[in-house]
Amino acid sequence: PRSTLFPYTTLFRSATELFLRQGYQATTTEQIAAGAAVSKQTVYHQFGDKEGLFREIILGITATAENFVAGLPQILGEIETVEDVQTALRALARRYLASVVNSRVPALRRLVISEVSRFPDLAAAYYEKAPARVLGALAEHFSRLGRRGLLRVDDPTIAADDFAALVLGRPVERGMFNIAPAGLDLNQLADHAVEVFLAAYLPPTRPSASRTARKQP
Amino acid sequence: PRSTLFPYTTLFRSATELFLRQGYQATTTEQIAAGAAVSKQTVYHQFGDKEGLFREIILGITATAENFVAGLPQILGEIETVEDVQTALRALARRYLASVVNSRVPALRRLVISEVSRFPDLAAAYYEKAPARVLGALAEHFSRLGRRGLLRVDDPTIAADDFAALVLGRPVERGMFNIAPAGLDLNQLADHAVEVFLAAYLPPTRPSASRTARKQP
DNA sequence: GTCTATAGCAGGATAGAC
DNA sequence: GTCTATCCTGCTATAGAC
Repeated sequence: PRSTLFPYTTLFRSATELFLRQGYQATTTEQIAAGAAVSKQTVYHQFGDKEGLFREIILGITATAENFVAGLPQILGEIETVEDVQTALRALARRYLASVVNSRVPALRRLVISEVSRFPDLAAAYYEKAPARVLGALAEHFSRLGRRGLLRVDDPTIAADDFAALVLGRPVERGMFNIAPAGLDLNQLADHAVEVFLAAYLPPTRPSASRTARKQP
Repeated sequence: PRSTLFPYTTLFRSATELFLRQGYQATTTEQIAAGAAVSKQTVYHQFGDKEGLFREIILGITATAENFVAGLPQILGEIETVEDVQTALRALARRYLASVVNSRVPALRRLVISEVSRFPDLAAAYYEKAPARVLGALAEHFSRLGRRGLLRVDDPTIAADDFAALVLGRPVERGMFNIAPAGLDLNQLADHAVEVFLAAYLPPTRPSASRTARKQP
């Protein structure tokens, strides 16, 4: 019925907010109920118990990863020449970095990581559904670019790992400890990551790639 | 006096073990006391309260970072030619990766990250004392290599970030979610990271080192 | 300065009315 | 199927003897 759907989504939102901000243990069912303006009993009716609610939330929030993967073909589909590769990868890196940093992803990562010992299966499921999903999609596209001779790719999985590490590395690391972002702006970081990546993965046959290996402040 | 020192270190060990395995909240003062074979009251006598004990532990465990930094001069001090750079960086990367993965560092990182919202200052202090300390030391050495013409380094801080991201990226990411390590062995990963790093950071004047897809500015 | 015992309370989960 | 009221466990921290 319709009336039962409303407290469900309201509670879902309330719990998500609180879990992300305070963590699993520090969030009480009473806080969750209050945030949804219902009673505790309703929480237990809708989700069984606190753990069930938590599991539904963690596995339900993968929109960021899905959106990113869905947008990949549009960004990487129009590459025709080696020159396009740099342009496309910059757009990709900028989008990748922005989607991971400017979202609830850092808090979500902290939340999942902090409950690894209590819910190891959840952590694994989340990893497969979000970070690994993106890495797999990246590898697939890199592999395609490699077959077309636009990128020098031996192992597309490793190439995707390198790309992700270079693009996300520093900001995500600092985000995990909640350190204020450094001076460099995100787009500069993304462009630099692409530069380093292409130094290793651009095919050597076409030395026409014009730009220098460094960027200016 | 001597007799007061003993329960202190025993408790410290017990608490460290439990915090790393279970997290802050899930670890009770009673477990800590039991692990040290003393009573709860002794815990409070020695450390004031649970939070004080936790803080002492987090700020006290930086041995891994200190050891690594202390070992840097020995690894990077004997570079004389560009050819040596690859050898030295491989040794460095292998050591770096091994020290971070084969230790309590992953659990410690999870522990600190999971308490970011409760103890934001502690997270910042840990970050400065361990990961940032290592990055700073790396940057310093890279800068020196750059001045000697052995590495093409504009911004040593960025170079250190790239190096760390390439070397640690995938294993640390997976370690955070407690995912079983992939097939590749750690030394292979480290060597590959050095390869990618050098493709971007090796000076172009001596094209003798394998392949370089970059040109000089 | 370490023990036993306990205060005090918070929080997950349930009972039963409506 | 949502509410109010309550149970009960388990935890931090303290009291007081020795």
